[in-house]
Amino acid sequence: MDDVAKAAGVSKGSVSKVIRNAYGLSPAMRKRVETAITELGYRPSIAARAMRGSSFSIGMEIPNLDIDFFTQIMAGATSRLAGSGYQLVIAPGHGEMSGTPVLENLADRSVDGIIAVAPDVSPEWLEDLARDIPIVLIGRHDHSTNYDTLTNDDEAGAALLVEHLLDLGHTRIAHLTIRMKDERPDAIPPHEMRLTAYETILAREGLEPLVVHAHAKDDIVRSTKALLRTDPSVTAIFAGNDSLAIEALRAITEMGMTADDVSVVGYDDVRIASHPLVSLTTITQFGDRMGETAIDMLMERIRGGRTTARHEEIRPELRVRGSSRPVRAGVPVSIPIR
Amino acid sequence: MDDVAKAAGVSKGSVSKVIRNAYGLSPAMRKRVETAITELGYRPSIAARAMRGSSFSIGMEIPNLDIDFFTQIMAGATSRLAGSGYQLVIAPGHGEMSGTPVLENLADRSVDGIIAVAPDVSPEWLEDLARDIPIVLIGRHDHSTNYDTLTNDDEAGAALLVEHLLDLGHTRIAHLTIRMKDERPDAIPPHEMRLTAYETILAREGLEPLVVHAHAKDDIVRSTKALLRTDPSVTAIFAGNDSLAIEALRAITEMGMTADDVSVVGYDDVRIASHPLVSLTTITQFGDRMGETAIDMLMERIRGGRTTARHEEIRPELRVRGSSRPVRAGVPVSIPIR
DNA sequence: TTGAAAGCGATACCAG
DNA sequence: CTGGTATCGCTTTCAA
Repeated sequence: MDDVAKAAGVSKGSVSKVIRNAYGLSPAMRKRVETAITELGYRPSIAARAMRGSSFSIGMEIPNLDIDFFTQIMAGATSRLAGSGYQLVIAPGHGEMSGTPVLENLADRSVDGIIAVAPDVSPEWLEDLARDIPIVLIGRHDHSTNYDTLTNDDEAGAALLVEHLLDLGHTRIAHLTIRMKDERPDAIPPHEMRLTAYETILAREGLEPLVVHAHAKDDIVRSTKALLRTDPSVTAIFAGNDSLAIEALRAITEMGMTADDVSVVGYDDVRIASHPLVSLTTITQFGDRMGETAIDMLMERIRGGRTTARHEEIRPELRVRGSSRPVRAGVPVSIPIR
Repeated sequence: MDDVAKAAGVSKGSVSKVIRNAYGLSPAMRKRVETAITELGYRPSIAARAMRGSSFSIGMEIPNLDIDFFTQIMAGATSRLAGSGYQLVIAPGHGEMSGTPVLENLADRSVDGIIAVAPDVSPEWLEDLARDIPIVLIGRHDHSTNYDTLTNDDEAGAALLVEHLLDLGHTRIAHLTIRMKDERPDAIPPHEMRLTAYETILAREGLEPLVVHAHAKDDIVRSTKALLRTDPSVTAIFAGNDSLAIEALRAITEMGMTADDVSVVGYDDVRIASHPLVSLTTITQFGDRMGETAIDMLMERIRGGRTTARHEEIRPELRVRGSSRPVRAGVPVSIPIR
């Protein structure tokens, strides 16, 4: 930057103003500086800028790279940010190294804002972090006064799915969900709401709930198979998200069954769900749009100066596909023909 | 950091040495400083560190978020980096904003090293960048003296696929690939090698090649349908990667056909490829292991001080699944029964 | 082994 | 409107 200032015959301060588009400098000067910049091929050091002002980067934390839904959010955020001068910086977690430490890392990196998918982080801790840096939390239903949240109505979404299955005549509907990391009634994660909605509706219909908690990835297939073997009366599985649903479909297919035997529905509408070979009935919460909106909300704080929390909720929509079918009449699975 | 120094009653310099594990300081002092650090909950600013020393972050550039294979590389790199003190920072491109500008952005961010999937960036430009910062280029077969490359033997992989199809009796094999961005014979991207291998083998067998270049995403399905309608003698499609292959499968399924009518093979072995509902025959180049290896290669330069280029090649393996089947004997598609 | 002081590359305030 | 200067938080000589 010194070089540029010298080449243009001006002070560093003025150069700084030019690259920041700051207020108060003559067009002549701006022109001179800009020529010097392009001639020298000068690029400001983001690290140095970050120390004083802003780093022009938005951090995005995700728990892992196994869930395709996150990719959609990433894509939405990326496209929204394209050409804005800001760069999206994705910090994926891995195993134990996720949640809090990754968020800390982003904060240490002095990003200008954070989009977080952090179902397990404590609200108090986030409140603290959010005092220093704008945060949009995706998926969680706790309402902080410091950080923004962007959710979909998980209760409504789950209801759409369960009622869809009921409409198809299913009465023995299992719910496949992930294990909860901690007892944390304050950070209301999406899976909890879906589970609750499931239980509520089944209770209302006088049906017995059947919940399977999966842990690791292999566990999903194993658990599903165990479920179907133990209780052949199950004719439908409501999976807590599409990744779980796709593993459930794997289990069912490997057992030689099809959607005619067991219906499966998921949540998120990941890309492969609409593929004709998979054709998964699911709920879309418009992941890409969520990514875009999260960026917008962040920018309102960063550039617009908003300071009060915003809590946005997207209305989920049902996508009926081939993986959910009417319950087979007359021929219970447990009594094979012949 | 000043606070820590004061609290421990030492100089900033010594604190700096402690957090860097530097050589030459008494255990007593280290202890004192460490207590002060934990007591104050001090975290060094990465931005400030980046300005003088290293930023403890590895940048990864990918052209877009649509290709699942990239996710595998990301996952491998992430797991390799977990607990190392370094953080992976993913900078996805989007449309025109990809390649060069994204790499520049990472460089401006003074990351300590870059993993790049950049099929279209000019070798000269990369040479320049690589003079300042360690780079591992994934997938490209040009051999620079400045940057490292990590590839698989695309020629061998493509050969495995085409010969597999020939073994199944296919003689009319089309190749579905992406459009090339530029005439750039120097930056030898993977798709080009796969295409060449395909053409070579077909020529050797005295068969006529049939190459379809797809552009946008919708285009893939459309092009595939057009291909199969125009030339019903095609019984097999070799797609340049799994994402293309999966779209080809979509087209085929939507046309009411199955693998019995048209075999499809892909490249990369993305996660969904092994799903029983998709069951895509493909080549694995061990994307996760590639991510890990890329990190290792980078670390050799960053910590180990290696300065000469390394060019690593992974041996691809065939994964035969249900999407490739023997050519149907006797009943040409063009002459329906009855 | 430790401390003091000089940068690194920007921003921001305050005179001129 | 422009230039000088302190400053941000850390690393890195260089003496002591």
